[in-house]
Amino acid sequence: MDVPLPHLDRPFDYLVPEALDADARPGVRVKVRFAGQLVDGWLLERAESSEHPKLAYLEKVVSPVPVLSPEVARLARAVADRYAGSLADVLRLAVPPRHARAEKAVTAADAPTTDAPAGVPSGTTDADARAEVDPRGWRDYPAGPALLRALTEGRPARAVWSALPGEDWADRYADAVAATVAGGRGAVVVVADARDLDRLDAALTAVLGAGRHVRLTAADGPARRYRSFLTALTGDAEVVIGTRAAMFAPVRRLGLVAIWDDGDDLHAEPRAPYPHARDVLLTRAQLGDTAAVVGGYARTAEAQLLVETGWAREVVADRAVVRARTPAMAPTGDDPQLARDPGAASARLPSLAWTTARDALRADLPVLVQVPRRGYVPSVACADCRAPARCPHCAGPLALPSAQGTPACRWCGRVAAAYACPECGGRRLRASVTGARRTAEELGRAFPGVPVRTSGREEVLAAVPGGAGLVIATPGAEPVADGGYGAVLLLDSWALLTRADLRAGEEALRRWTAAAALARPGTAGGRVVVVADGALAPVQALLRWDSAWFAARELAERRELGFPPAARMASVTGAAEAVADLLAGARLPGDAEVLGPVPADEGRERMLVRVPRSRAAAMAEALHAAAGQRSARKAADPVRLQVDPLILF
DNA sequence: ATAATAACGAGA
DNA sequence: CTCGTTATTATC
Repeated sequence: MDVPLPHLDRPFDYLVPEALDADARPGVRVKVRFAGQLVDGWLLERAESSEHPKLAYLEKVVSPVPVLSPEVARLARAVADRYAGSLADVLRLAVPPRHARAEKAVTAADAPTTDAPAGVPSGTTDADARAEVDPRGWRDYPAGPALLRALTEGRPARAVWSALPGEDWADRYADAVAATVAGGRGAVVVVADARDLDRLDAALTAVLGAGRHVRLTAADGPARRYRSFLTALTGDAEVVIGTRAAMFAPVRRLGLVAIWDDGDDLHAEPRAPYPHARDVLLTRAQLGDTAAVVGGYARTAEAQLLVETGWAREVVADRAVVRARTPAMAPTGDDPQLARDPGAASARLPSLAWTTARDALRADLPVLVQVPRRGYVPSVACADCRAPARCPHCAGPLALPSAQGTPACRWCGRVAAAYACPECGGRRLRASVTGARRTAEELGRAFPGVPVRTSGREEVLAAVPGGAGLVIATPGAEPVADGGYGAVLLLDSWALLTRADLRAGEEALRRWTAAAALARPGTAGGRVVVVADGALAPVQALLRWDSAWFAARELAERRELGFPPAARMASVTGAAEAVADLLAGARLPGDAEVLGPVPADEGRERMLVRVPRSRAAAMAEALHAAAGQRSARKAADPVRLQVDPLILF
């Protein structure tokens, strides 16, 4: 039933009239009479009999194309359960809206070939015919060639891949996909944005040729998107690549799911039930005996958990190879006086950054300057050591309600009157400043006569030429430079690190490694300067190019504090009474912790529920059921349920 | 939204 | 105890 109401989140039985018998196959869209009105629905399965005494007839089969494959149906149910959501909500994400004209075009063109053994490229089903794929760059990683072999042989290998600096990740993913296809199976690869997608598309076309893969992204219009979807569904394309819209793509004989840069927040779906592409793909791998690759220059705590639980193997290069590929990196002091006043800071660069840039430009090499986007959430940090201030009770972030007020926790609401910094014992707190973007003109003035390009929100450059030039980019918009950058400057790190965000350190490292990966190796003159205290863990991890070490540390810390992914959390947001009402009706597991309430935006409030990972399913079930009770009695105020929300405050 | 059903209270 | 009215709940 295509209604999002949680209390109707279950199958209903209908009789199939004779006339619809042929078309009424599992996976088709249908219309049924429900509570007096016509509603859309999905035909999940056909059965001989029903427990239900009096059944109504199916009203209509919207289209005979079974757009919901059994594999995706099972996946969608699992995702709904994990995220305390309704199947209908997940199906809305999984199956794009029907476009009649696109459907006609694809099914007409497809009709002569559908009866052939579906989706199996001729000549690749024979085990003997499986051509071994050249591991190419995967040879740089001791476990790489074995991973490709496993993919070709159809074994469900699971890998957490830490890409080397300078690595052409798109080529490596193309190799992994080629290995999977060589074994007669399909693949789904999800990337964060259009630029990464273009890059992967080009790499795949080079390896597989055109026509074997299809792009699936919400940025395409409805017609194009539905057409791509059907191309995958019919098996005409064995591989689907795309942004998170592709995570549910109906690929036949799915052999590999892969995600690049799983720490990018674009992988989190903003529509209910807010699933994360990494989790959806991993669930898919788990359900389908499918291989999985989670890759990035940096490693997330979630990926680290996969390694530590033994679910995945890490694919990393030897230290000697890492050292040989890494640019020369150096931290440089961040004058606190500058940091306090972004306006003053923008007037000059720390001297090491300036000389490094100058040297690269003199050597006729491009220089990348990474500056944070403006508008970070103001948070509170220790005035002495700048460690983010956390609630002594629940470890949530502290905030200052007013300039003079006492700090209070944004999660549990407790007032932290006698706060003492656990790092240095300091008792003074200060509000951190929002990141200020240094303009290209200011930097241009520092290096007269050098061409300056910017890449950011308005215009994102994919690539820049190799000669001397300044490139100012915000994180995620760094262009690739021909031959690699001679220097990469990472500025305003302080704004990144003191953000009131659980993932501030991880996110800073992710952004830095993404930029640093574009520099030439140290042996070829590549240098990276990070304007940050070299003693800080994320800075250390960058300098050593060891995000596995940082992720392990991060995960250990989250275990201690009881944060995801070590624990599972759900946020319940809405009008105060509604939130209280829902939680009162929820039969939560005994060891569930309820934190809050704290004010959320628009006069609503937020409560957090926390359980150990072993109770995650029970918590989701309890919250979904409680939401069902509310919707059944037509409670007016909506409540938003979010499991493991990316932003916890 | 609407019909079935349970709950309730007044009058016999 | 029964009927008629009203809240509740399920909706094939």
